[in-house]
Amino acid sequence: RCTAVSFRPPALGALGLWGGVEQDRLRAAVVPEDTERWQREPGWAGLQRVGGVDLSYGGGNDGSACVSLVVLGYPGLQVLYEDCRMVAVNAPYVAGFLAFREVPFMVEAVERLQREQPELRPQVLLVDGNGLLHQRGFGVACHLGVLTDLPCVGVAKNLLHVDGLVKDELHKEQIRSLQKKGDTFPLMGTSGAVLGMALRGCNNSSKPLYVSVGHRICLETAVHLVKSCCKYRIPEPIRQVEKQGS
DNA sequence: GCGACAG
DNA sequence: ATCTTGTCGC
Repeated sequence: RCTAVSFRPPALGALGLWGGVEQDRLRAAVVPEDTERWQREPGWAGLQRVGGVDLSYGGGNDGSACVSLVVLGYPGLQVLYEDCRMVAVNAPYVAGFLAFREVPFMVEAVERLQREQPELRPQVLLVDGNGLLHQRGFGVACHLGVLTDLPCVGVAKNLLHVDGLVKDELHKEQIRSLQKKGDTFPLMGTSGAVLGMALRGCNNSSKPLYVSVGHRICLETAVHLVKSCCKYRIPEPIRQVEKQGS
């Protein structure tokens, strides 16, 4: 069995080696707690813009993809900004190293927005994928958060098997226990640490979201934020950005 | 030994 | 992620 530290992607020695080292190095910069003023204000009165970033792939064979960035007003969730452009992806997708494939382009998109329309800079970003819920505790949401210094939340649509977390019968039973929107259960690894939270984002779908801390936000705030962004199963910033990509 | 494991 | 039709239900 692979342990978190000794895990290496097969047939990708280079990425697994220096990629893992790079993640371990950057991980020290993650701030897994609330650091923003709005996070402390009642009703998040100071929160006005929530962003979403995503990459979508067309053909599937070539390395062409589309990076999309959207900014929604909060709490109205109306679209304030949307950007989408083609890029050439080079790194392959390997579970545990998604950031090396997608984050560079996300950073570009965020920097372009901050340069061209700084007044629309998102106060927090919802990212497809995980944050601390990761083989080395440094998923895409942490990676993007550290590189942009923006609060980030990881929102995965599927469970990443790590630290003993698996989609077994017990897990499915826990999912069945999520009866209504907002219901959650902690994702505790073998190590005893709570790596994230399974969240039922809406009443119509029983399939949960896997929320984890990316950067500059605590898990509880992250879960409440994601819940408040859900009109359907997929939180609006991510739903809009995926729509933008296709 | 094979397969599994975000997008 | 993406390939893909219809179908069941509110």
